[in-house]
Amino acid sequence: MKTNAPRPIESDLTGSDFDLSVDNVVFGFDGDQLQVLLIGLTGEDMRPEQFHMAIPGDLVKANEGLDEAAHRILSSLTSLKGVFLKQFYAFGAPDRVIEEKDREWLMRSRRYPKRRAVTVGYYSLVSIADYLPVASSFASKAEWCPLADIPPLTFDHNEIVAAGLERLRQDVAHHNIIFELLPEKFTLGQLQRLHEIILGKSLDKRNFRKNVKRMSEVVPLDEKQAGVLHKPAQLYTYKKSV
Amino acid sequence: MKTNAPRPIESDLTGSDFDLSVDNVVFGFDGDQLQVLLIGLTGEDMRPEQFHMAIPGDLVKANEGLDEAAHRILSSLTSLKGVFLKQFYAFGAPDRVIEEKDREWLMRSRRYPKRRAVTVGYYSLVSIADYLPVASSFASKAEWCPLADIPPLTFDHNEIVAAGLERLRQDVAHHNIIFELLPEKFTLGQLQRLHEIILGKSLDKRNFRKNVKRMSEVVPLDEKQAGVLHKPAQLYTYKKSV
DNA sequence: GGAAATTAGTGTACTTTTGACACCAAGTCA
DNA sequence: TGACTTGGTGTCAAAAGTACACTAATTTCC
Repeated sequence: MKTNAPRPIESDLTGSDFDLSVDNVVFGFDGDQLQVLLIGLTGEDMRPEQFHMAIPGDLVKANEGLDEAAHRILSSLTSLKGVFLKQFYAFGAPDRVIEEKDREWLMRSRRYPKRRAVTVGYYSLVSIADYLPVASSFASKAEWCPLADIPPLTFDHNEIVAAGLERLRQDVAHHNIIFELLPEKFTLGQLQRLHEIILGKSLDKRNFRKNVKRMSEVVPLDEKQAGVLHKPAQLYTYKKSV
Repeated sequence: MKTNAPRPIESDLTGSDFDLSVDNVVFGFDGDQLQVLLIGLTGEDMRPEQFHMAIPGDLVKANEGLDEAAHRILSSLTSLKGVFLKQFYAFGAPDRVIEEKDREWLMRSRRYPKRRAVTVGYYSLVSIADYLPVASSFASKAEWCPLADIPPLTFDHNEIVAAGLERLRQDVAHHNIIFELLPEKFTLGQLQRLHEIILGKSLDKRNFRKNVKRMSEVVPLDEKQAGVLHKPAQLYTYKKSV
């Protein structure tokens, strides 16, 4: 129905109140496996077994942008600053925060605990050696957890992690980002293991190195690995081209 | 600072009230160029020259999911039903709805016109021949507009369209979706033109056809084009593989 | 000091994919 | 019947991908 005439105000009927949050899926690589940064949400009268684990996220403030909020929240809960963060999906199922187990924490920490919450997911990639998580604000702990050992998390955080991982894989397969996840100096073996871990399949060493040698951004250093119990590897670094 | 002890409720200080909306960037292909579906937002006392054009979007209801909202809103404003819609990005800059020119419409149509609005962008792909937009609800018109001729739109809708186009290009380059945008029966020439238009570069005809012939989903029909002023082309259709 | 263990590092042959390139065919219109 | 327009086809060379096996450098243990 087309109507050019004045009409009743429609949106009044459709709008609603929402909480808006940001949740960060932070992947870390320790040279061996992928980990995810989790925080503990402790309640006043909770015993340690009742810790709820979650990914670091919180409500967005009135006057900050989403990216800005993601950085602030990650930093305030885990002290990780200056990391690469990329928005990957908005999660807005109407029932995403209504599970019984999560209610106590919501009651304590939200002004409107029953309000529907929509969250925007960000993912990140860091080298574990470069960042030491330190819990603060409402996080009672902040620690790395191997991807395979992730416990049930609050809300739909398990789904968010899964979606973040899928997006990470896509981005890596299309030759993006991966260098965010390595220490400044790395060996080709580490780079290959990282690809294998993220992509979930093994790669041929010679072919892999052939490809890397075509990337002008990966440059060898005048330095070798030390303190390892085998032949030391050449170290490389990543120079972003302008 | 780590604190296991009871602590003040932090989120009370950070939360805020948001409007949550969905905006749809609907691309249509007419065999010749890409168009975008726009609606007109008319005010009671606006003259036609003062129409504000926008992409079809509105507030999400309290009890519906985001995908669901995107379909409802698109259908209620333009009558397009059953189209493919894909979420691509959340836009949440704090100042995205504060421009002077947009205020009148907000005052009239929102319960809290000054409230910050976060929107989730969806894009879609349809064949123009298959869908006739019909304006309803608060849309005073609903019509296709060639990509190159898009006027200044309300809010940050021009940015949203640009971001949607970029994402469309990525998805097409990775061999997704394109068949959503063609009529049921199409010629290889149309398919190639569509790729060229979306990707913004020209492709070699023989190489293109070589590639298409490798896709088992594209099957020739027992039918040829008719009514064209040149050699009629073989018609093909797309069969989704199970 | 030598042996064992461990990871680093290297090249070649085959297959597949991509990219460049030019002409005839079938229909409409004047 | 000739001019115009789009449809339709094959080959060759270059680049990228894939499969595959041995020697080299270091540590630790005996």
